[in-house]
Amino acid sequence: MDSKGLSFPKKEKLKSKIVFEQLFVEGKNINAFPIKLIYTKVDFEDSTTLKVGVVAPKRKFKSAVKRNRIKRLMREAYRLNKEVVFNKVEGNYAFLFLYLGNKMPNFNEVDESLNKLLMAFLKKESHEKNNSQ
RNA sequence: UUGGCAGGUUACCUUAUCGCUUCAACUCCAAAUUAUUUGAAGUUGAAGAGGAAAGUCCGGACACCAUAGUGCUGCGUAGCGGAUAACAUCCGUCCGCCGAAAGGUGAGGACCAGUGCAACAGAAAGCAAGUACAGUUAGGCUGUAGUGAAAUCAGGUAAACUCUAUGCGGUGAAACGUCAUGUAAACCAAUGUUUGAGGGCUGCACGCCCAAAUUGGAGGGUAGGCGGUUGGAGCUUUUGGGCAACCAAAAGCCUAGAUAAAUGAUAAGGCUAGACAGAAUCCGGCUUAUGACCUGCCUGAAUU
Repeated sequence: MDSKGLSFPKKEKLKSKIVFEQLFVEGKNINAFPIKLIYTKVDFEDSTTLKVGVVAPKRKFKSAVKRNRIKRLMREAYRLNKEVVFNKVEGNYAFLFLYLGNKMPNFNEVDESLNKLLMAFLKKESHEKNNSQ
């Protein structure tokens, strides 16, 4: 299992309904407006280390085209930034990116915000590991 | 030319880099088996949203619920003829209405079956009243006048009940089938019986089915995999039939198949500066949203 390139195959997508519910119940949050990251530690049946889901709420964006666009931007931004976290964390995680803004974003905004989130995630996790030791 | 009417076409493009989904070929690994299958990974190639994919408003296909059945009720449709798998759609045509015209538009069957309703005027538009004058002995009847579209005589009205003709069973891909996991008193098959209580099938009636127990089988919920699922009332061209909708024949073509849900991101350039908007079982329509372009027709008015 390598992280070579900037790929984002099907395996790394979050699909299970159970994991989604688990995320909303016991997930930890990090905010970097307009995106919010919810994550939790999970053991996957296959050997994937990270699985990622993406959400654009229907309440704020009525048009399916706009929701699609936001989700695509977030997926693309994750694909380009995944090196930040890949192979640098221990254990398996499920990520969920929630778009909280009210306006249509452009790619740079999403990219910047998502990068911040991943950095913050790394910091928090390593900090907690040190504390527990 | 402005304006009006009808119809059609199209849905930013090009290059580079990095990605996503499906399919095909090949390479390699694992398992079963003995030359094939299944699964994982990789490489190469091909394909990858719409005219409305939308609203879910009609009509079907398909699936299950008795084999989908009978009567009542209920709901839909409504000139006439045709097209179609079917329709509330489409085509032709008659009539009414709108328009100067091109053209548009119509809930256009029946008030000689019954019931109901009716502004103003009028005594009165029914279940109660009856003005004035004339004729007649009187009661009563008849005629005229007056109001009104219409006066014990009918007429108007069926986007009033109703009648006539005709059509309609219900649910809806989260249907349904199947696989693995596997703990019920729940399920299926066979045998089989009393009350017919109760339940199901449509609101009601009929009718039908289930329902004790025994034996055997293996299931249900929840989450998941596969099928259903994309080759079809399919598309293009030609010929023939028809005023047309459309039909027939021949030749060629394969054209999305996701499932927390694929078709994207960045950079550069171009122009007219890119509207409305994202497939979710599949078709035929209707309605609504919307950028650009093209063709034909109409002259009432204004200008030249």
